[in-house]
Amino acid sequence: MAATTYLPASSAVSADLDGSVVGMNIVGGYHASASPRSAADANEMKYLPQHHHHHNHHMASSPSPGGHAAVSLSATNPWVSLQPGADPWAASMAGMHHHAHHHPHQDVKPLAQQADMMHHRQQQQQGMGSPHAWHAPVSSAHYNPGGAGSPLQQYHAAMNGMLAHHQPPQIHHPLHRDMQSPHHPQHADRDVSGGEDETPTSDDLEAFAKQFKQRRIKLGFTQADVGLALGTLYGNVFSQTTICRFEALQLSFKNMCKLKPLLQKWLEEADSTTGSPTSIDKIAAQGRKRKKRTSIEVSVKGALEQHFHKQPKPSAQEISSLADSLQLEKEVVRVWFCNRRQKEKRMTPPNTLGGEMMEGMPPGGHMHPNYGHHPDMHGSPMGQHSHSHSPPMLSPQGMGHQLTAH
DNA sequence: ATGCATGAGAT
DNA sequence: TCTCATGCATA
Repeated sequence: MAATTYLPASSAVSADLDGSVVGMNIVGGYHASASPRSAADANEMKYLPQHHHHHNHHMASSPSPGGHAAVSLSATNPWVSLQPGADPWAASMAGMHHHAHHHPHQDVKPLAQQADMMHHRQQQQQGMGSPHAWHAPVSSAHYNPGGAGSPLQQYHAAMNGMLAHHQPPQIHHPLHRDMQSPHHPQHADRDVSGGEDETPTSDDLEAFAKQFKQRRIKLGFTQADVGLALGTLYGNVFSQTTICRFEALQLSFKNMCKLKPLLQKWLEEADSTTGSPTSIDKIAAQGRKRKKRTSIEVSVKGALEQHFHKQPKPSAQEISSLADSLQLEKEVVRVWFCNRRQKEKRMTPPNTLGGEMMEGMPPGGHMHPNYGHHPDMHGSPMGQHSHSHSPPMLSPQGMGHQLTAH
């Protein structure tokens, strides 16, 4: 069985706010009963075709100013262990040359509330000018004196039925620059007076990501919290995954640029006004049934990798054959290759493995992350525009890395 | 933190 | 059909 079962969208979202398995998230004194947003309501409607319902719009839940409770969840995060000082990039970039390419086009598809009235129409290309229906900033600063507890927890508490509201101002996207250009700098002026609205460099992004993570943790927010908060603040909801990838710099340059202002603003809010209404909105899978993650056996993976090295982009028929050989669905195989290619692009290239491809490899020796640079070399994730040299931002991940026997 | 999956958009 | 962005589910 290739495990093609379909999940009912999982009904029980455990209170896994933290999500990190890297360690135990249990506080000594009081048990971390941080089961904030129980996305119960959303989960109920598993897979209903186009069942667009009311997208709840609640605004409330003020983060605890004093940073009192809340901390129960992330305060114990092992992340705090990984502190600045180890710059993975620097090391990686040291021996690598960047390959500036033009990435064709990417897009940003925020998980905005594609309400019944609008069908999200994302504009790709850099010529973006049409605003999605961004939500109005629900900035109603009510200060929360008592310090209810965790930053976001009872978001359900104050959900109003204000469904039909307008969306007035369109937030400007600070990034419509031609970052597609293979070369030539585009930011002749970096006005450091107040805030960098210009396109940041990978260096900036790296620094920001690092700081962001640190502050986030100090404030007692989890990655998931931030993602939800962003949704409330800008109308763009992001998942823990995305926030995680942002912090890890595993997104494309363009994407990083898009998220940065949002995260930056959130940080300001969370840090300054300890009473910003960080509410949440979650509009997750409401009408799509998601296939369960197919667990591909290690042996099969090995085979796939071998093929990948021979042909990163197998034809439909190749895929079919492969799928047949491995006894996997064609789709699974196809997706695997797609994901593999993506990984090659942003993540530090997976060690060339597969079986017998490299026989000259010493037992204890390993190659550098970006060891394998194939001729194909599509556009690098971040189209580095450079004025001096732009280091491709590849996943640092030089952190502790969980040792959960992966 | 990451593997597999979905989807819009470009080709 | 691939790419790219993003996320659910999971290790």
